[in-house]
Amino acid sequence: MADDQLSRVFAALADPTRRDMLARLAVGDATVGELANPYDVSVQAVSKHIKVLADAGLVSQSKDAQRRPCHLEADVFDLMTKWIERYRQQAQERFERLDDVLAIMRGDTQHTDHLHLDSPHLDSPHLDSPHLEQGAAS
Amino acid sequence: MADDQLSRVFAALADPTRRDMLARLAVGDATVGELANPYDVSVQAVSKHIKVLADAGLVSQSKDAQRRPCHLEADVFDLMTKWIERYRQQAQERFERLDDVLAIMRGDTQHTDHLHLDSPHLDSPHLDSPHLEQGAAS
DNA sequence: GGTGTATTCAACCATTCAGTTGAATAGGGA
DNA sequence: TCCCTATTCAACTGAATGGTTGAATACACC
Repeated sequence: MADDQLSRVFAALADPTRRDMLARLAVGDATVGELANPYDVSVQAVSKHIKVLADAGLVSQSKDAQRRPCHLEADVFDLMTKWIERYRQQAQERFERLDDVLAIMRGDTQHTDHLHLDSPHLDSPHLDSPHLEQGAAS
Repeated sequence: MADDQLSRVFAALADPTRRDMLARLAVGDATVGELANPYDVSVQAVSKHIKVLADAGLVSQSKDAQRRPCHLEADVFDLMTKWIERYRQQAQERFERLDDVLAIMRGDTQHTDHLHLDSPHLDSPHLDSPHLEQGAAS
């Protein structure tokens, strides 16, 4: 299901338990045991969850004797935000174009210079996928 | 796996095909068939993908004869952005608190008034989950 | 009314996922 | 060295997921 970074990130965040553990880590670093404490699942299950988060780049683990303190990696959130922002922007542009159309229908003819309703004009880097899907992983 | 809105949203976005379809929809509304065209999977599979996106609230469908035009619902992106922003903020605060600690170690004693390193002080609404996990769906 | 098109429903299959238990590894302290 | 703690690895199980094919539904057009 998840091959690229973005897929792994979203898949990791799709689980409420993992999101909850991130919330805990946002407060401060914690060991696997500390993260497991509040839940009634096995430590092994929590360890797996952490592996998923780590594979997604959302969390990093260091070594302190037997302990493996987990640290939240905030950079990945930027990746997501950028991805999301693209859609918000495009949707916004679409609304503006719609406004233009409505303006024309109203008989108003100003600010209609960027009107390309039926020509997809996204100049983002086209990848292997049929539609665009920006390859944001660096 | 996914019970609440946020879980459904992230789970929906974990699939590259679905993200790609969103990219297409950001350009403009499209029918199921139009969305299915670029891929070599069956139309039924695409229909399922759309159902997942619709259940997550990322897409809405209207009726035009036999056609079911899909429309991107941009509001949900706000929900995600808000969720992400919380973590970025908390991480930021954490860095600031760390700065304070370093300042103290350095012998510098100014602007150390908000120093609560070992007491989790998040006054966000605590839900059923052991750690916080904000219930953002409205 | 009959035909073609667009979409969904239903049943099935292979893979992935979240959880379990039990064993293995690694390090601190008596 | 022996034991206790912390974590991961391995194998298993049940549920969810993404895909398939075939049938059903809904609508426009002739």
